[in-house]
Amino acid sequence: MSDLEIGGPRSVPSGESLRTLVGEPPVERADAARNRAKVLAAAARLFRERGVDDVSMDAVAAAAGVGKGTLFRRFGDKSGLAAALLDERERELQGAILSGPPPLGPGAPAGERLTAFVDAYLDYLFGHLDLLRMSETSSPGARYRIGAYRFWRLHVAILLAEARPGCDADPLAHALLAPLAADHMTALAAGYGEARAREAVRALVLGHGRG
Amino acid sequence: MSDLEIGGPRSVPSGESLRTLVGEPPVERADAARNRAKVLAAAARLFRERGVDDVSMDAVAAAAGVGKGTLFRRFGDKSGLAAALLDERERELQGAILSGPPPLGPGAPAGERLTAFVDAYLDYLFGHLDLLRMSETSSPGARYRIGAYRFWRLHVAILLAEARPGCDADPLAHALLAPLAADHMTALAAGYGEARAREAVRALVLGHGRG
DNA sequence: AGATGAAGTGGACTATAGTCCGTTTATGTG
DNA sequence: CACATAAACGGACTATAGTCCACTTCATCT
Repeated sequence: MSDLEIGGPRSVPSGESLRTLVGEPPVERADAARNRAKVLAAAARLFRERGVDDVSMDAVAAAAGVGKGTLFRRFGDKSGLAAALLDERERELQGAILSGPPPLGPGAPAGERLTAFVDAYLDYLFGHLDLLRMSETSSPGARYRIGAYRFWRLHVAILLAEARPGCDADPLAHALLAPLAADHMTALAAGYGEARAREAVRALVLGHGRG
Repeated sequence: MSDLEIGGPRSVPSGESLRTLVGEPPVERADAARNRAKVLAAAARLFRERGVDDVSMDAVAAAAGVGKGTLFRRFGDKSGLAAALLDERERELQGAILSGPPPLGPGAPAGERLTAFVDAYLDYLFGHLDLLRMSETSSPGARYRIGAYRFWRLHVAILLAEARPGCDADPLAHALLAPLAADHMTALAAGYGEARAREAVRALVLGHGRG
């Protein structure tokens, strides 16, 4: 995956590689990669030690030995940092959905896959509640802008279209995901305990898993 | 409703009136009432003129001719101020639910009342989207702490218990209200337009209005 | 009316998110 | 290797939410 030029001299400004011409994102510079790793490590440690809400961005920058500007340039804002930390676990779940065993993965009827997804998602959610809350609620609408959200929505929309032909699957998927918001599940679990909270959401979704 | 003492001398510290002994909240002092009115008027004007997000609390305090401390003492935070401004319209809807004509008010079957509620609530929501967003999203979990939210939840829970005997109505009501969050409806309407957004939420709730 | 203390007031102060921009550094070129 | 350029850096700076507390005002009691 090297950056070799092909053919003779080309009429491009010096410094522009084939990669940029082909539309690929530029490779991350070495110092940038190093700093990203330092920040993620420091953030993970601080969040674990002190709790997500009690760690300021200044503290993360200081602990990572990095300037504040760097921190924000790379992760956008606090919710972006949280989202970056969640990335790995997210990919795991996404992998299981795309190519794992049924009923979460392909092969089972849409209705069953839907409840399997909700169960798996709630496992993920309750395993990382603090980070998820941070990534979803730091700014209005943040939840819907995260890349992972699009994935969940698309998955649910596809299943809905299969389970209930003729329904308006895309916005319905959006609406079905609403109760899975970290903030909502936090309140629900605080009020009724995790078990009843899970069951309520399951019941809600179940109503739409069958015809 | 005066504050006359009954009977002879009583062994209470001076300054403690019958009202406080009876557990009623103390009456608001005249200057406090004056300032509350000034703040609400100034906030309503500024929010209307400049948009909710572009008005700082300092600006509200200055426009109201009131100190910052007063502003926060009275309304808690920005979301509290927004909630106070919504109060009147909320009461209207609450009144219609409690004693208005069916199907929103009492008299219709629970399922019909449920969809009537969703429709009416969405009217209210889209009529005050900015304020509602502010009151719900300024801090995590804010939505669930607002007094009005408890009302909506209780109403929905009662209807659910009637429409689907045996279901775990309280947490289910919570979950059914999740898609009605201002932040969620904003995203939904931005993506698909208000009409489809409304229809999707209606469809979701409808699935639980019948047995 | 005068005294009294609880309630209310206002603005200086703190904490923190996020921006800006002059400086530094990595990378590819000749 | 020396150079040019774009990317990355970092910390001073701004904006804003929310706290704190010394001082003032109101309502009530005598």
